[in-house]
Amino acid sequence: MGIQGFLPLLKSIMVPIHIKDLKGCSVAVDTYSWLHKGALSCSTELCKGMPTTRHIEYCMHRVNLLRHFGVKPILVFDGGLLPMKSEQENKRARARKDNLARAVEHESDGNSAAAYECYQKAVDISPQIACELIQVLKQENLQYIVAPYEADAQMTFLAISGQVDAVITEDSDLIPFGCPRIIFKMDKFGQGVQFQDSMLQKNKELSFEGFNRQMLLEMCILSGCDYLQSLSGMGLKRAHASIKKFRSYDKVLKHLRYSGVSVPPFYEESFKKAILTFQYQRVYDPINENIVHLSNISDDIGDELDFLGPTMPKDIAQRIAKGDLDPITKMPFEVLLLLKQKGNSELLGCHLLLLMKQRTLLHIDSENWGSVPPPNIHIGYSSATNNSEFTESPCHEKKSPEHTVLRKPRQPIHKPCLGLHGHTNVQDTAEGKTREEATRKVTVRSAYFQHKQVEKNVYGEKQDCLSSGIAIDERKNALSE
DNA sequence: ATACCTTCGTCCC
DNA sequence: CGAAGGTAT
Repeated sequence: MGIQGFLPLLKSIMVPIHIKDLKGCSVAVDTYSWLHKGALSCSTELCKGMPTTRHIEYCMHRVNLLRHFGVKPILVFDGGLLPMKSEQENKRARARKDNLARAVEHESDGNSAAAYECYQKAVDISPQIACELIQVLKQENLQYIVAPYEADAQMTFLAISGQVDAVITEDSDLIPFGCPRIIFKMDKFGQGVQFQDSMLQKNKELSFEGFNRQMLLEMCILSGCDYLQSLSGMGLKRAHASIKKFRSYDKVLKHLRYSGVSVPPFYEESFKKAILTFQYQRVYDPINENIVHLSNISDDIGDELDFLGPTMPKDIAQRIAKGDLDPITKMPFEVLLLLKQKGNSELLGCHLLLLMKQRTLLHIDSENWGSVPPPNIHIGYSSATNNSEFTESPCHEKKSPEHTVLRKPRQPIHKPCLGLHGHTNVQDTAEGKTREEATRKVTVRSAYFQHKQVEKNVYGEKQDCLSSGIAIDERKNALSE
């Protein structure tokens, strides 16, 4: 839910800014919001698993806008599900499902306008969609990171650790996370408004005089956030007034109870967890190539942190960050694509065997890793790939062989890989799985904007199945051993 | 005055 | 998701 109505109350310290003012800077980009906006124009196609690249083009347009003005973007993607948000996620998934059902119904009634509207509300920015964009980013030598959990925490980490100068997002949650410099509402011309931490003292609508970071955070949680519903009647204004008066949440809760407000016992417990989730969420540090906490964790907090989600082996974290593994299922995207394309259980059985085999080879089971909801099948093939995508500066054109391979689909093995399927599993979504969008093609092409005119050719040449083509090759070899 | 609920636009042509 | 407007307290 973000922080309800926070941004309007910070108007006095929000300053207009244009991307060109950030020339020479690097910025972290909340890719979700761009993908989501871009997906609106082609939501019907996306929901049905039909081929489209409009959402990718939308993102690349903005990425190129940044590059045009000399700003170096690092695209950040959402990763795994945070236990604290699971009920919200379920709610949203259900809403999407309902809208999809409604859209299908409207469509069969011939009401295409209503259907379109529902499709827009049914689009899900799945890891597979992110993966499609990542294929393009790889080709363009653009930096990106898939967060182990939330992109918000990941972007804040990059900002605080000085790896980026600012963050571009639409989500006010970055403020309680403690992100020092945020650009909201960036439009297609590069115009937006800037929030700076250091300006808070000068805010007019709400006075933050005497507030420290902790108080700001507690105020935000008190008013209701993704991790904890607010007490009824508690919004931003009351939360602000309460924290201003009592300076800490426990005193506020004590006062509320004293005044006869019933504060459920779990509320206080959840509040602590919410604070810790904002402060110590797991993020990926591209410099050390490993999972760390958003801020350094002191030993006296060290007790149960399971609500931050399971930790993971270093190599898994690296593969997730690179976009090789689905951050939720921990399955390689290539394998997922293949399974969806073939959609036949005999192959699936073979691959599960393969997965198990590789899994044991990598000794990555056991430990904290065994208790996650989805079956934790994580494999790694071609173990030592280059992890350098995001730690290095621009010049590594020559050293990514797989990228060049991607452009040459030597194997015309499976042309029936786009179109034609996907319609069958519209009802499949009842299972609430990560289903049909995997059947969509992954369009990979280089020089995204300079060569826009060759778009039709690209489509015609069926370059769409290349990455899965590679996957199939590798599978074949591995299986025939 | 405040909080909460609903609706609408986001995209593109 | 945020913005905006209506409404209940």
